[in-house]
Amino acid sequence: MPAMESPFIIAVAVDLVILTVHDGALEVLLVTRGIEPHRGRLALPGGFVLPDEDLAGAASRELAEETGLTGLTVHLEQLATYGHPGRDPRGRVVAVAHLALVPNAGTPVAGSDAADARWYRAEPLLQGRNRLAFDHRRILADGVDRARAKLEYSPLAAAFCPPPFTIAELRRVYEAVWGTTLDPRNFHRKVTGTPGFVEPTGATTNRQGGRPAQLYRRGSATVLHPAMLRPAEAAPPAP
Amino acid sequence: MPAMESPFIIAVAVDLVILTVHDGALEVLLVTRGIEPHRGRLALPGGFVLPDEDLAGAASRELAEETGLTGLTVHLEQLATYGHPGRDPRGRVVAVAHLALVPNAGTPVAGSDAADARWYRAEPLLQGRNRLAFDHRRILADGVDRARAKLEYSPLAAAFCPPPFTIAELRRVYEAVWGTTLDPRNFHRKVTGTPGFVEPTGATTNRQGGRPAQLYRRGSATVLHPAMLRPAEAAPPAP
DNA sequence: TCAAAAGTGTTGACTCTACACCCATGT
DNA sequence: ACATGGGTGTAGAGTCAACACTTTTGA
Repeated sequence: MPAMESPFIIAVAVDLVILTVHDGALEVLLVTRGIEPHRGRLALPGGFVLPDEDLAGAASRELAEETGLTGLTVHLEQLATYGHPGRDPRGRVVAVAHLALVPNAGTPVAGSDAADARWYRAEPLLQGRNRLAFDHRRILADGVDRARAKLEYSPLAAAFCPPPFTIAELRRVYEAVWGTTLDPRNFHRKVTGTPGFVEPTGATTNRQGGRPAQLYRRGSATVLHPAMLRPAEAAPPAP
Repeated sequence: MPAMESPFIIAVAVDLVILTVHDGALEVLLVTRGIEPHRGRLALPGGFVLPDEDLAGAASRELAEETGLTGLTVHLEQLATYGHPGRDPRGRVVAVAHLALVPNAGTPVAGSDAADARWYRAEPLLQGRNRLAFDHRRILADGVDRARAKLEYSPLAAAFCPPPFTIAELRRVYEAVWGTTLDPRNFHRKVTGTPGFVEPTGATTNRQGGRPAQLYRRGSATVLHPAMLRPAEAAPPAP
C-alpha cells in the first residue's frame, strides 16, 4: 500500500454453502430469514466475523451452530468473497463464502440455533425462479460448481459418506453431484486402483441387498492421480 | 444471519499477485514499503477498497495504477481472502487477494504511482528467507500455486504472451512456470490439437532464428479438453 | 553447406469404456 | 432356485511420451 488511502470501513460476514447428498440428489442447508431485509426468503446460513476470530474459525463456528458438526468428518474450505456495494441494503457488507461438504447421516436435520434451517435440493434452486436472499443464488451456484469440479481431482466425495462406506455408496455420491450414471464395475476399479483414495477397513460386510460389500474409509491422498473423469457432455449437433 | 450479532467493523483491502514470465522465469511485481509497518520490506501492491467500488473494480484499478495495463490483455481473478486477526499490526484488516497474469512486453517496468515497484523472480522469494511484509509470502505462494495449476486445464498461459505469439513462445511460458522442459514436437501437436486453445492469425512469419513460425492468438475456449498435463514429479526413492 | 528452429510420422506403453462373466448373500 | 447387488477379466479404441525425420530459413 504505497500511496495509502484512508481505509474505508466495511462489515465482514461469513456465509456457508453446506452441501450433502440425500436420496440421490445434492442438497443445501438454507435458513428462512426471520428479519428484514429479505424477510421470509431463503438464505445461506452465515454471520459476522467476531473480533478475535479468523475467517476459517468463523466459518467452522457457524457450521457447528447450524449442523452440530465439528471439524473431523466435514470438509470446509474457502469459496470466494463477494463485495458488490449494493449486495446488502443495510450497508457495505463483504461476505467471505465458504463451502462445506457434510455426510447426510451425521446431520440430524439441524441442531441449529436458527428457527428454520432445512435441507433443499440444489438443482431446482439453481434452475428455478425461487429467489434467494441477497446474492446467495450466485454464491450457491459457485459452490455447486466448485464441488462438482473438485470431485474430479480430489477425494472429497468421501466427505459426503459417513465414514465406513462402500464403493457403491461413493458412486452414488458422484452420480448425484454430477447428475450422471456411472458404470459400477469401472467405477469400482478406478477408485480402488487410485492410490490413497480409499483404504479397506478389513471389516467387510454391510447389507443393502445382494452380496456384502467391502467397507472403506478415506485414504490419505489429497489429489487424485489419475483423476476421476466426468463423462464429456454431448456436443451440440453440427448445423 | 438468523441470530444477528452486531457487525464487527473491519477494513477491507485488495492485494495483487501480478505475475509475468521474463527470461525463462516467473516474476512477480513487488513494491518496497516506504512507511511503517514493515518499512523497507517487499510487499504485494494493494490498497483499500473505495466506498462505491466492488472488489474486482478495486483490483483492476490497483493493477492499472501499478502497471498501466487495463483489462484487455490481462487476466485478473480473485485468489483468496486472508483475515487472520494479527496479520496487520495497525488493526483488523481483511485482504482480498487477486491474481493477475500479464504479458511481459506490455509492462514498461512500472508506470506506477509507487516510488519503488519492480519485478522479482518468484522462486527465490518462495524458497529463501527474504521476508515479505505481512503474510504476503503465503499469498504469493498461493498465487503461484494457482497459476501453475490453471495452466493445466485453462488456456491462461496465453495471457503471458503479447498477442500474436508462436507455439514455441507459449511453450517457454509453460516451462518457466512449471520449471520443467517439454518436448517441442509433442507440445506443438497438443496445443494445436486442442480445440479453442489457439487460433492461427494467418500471418505467418516471425524471426527467432531457423524456420519461420506460424503466429497465433488466443482461442475462445475457457477450459482445455484434453488438459495439458504437467510431468509427474519423480517419486522419492524407497528407504 | 551447415546450424537452428518449426513441424510431421510412427511406434510401443498405457488408459479408458463397454460388456461378458463370476461371487455371495436374502428370500 | 433366483433375484440382487458386489466385484473381476478382457478386448477394442483412444491417448501419450519418445524420437527419427522432413521443412524452411539465415549465415
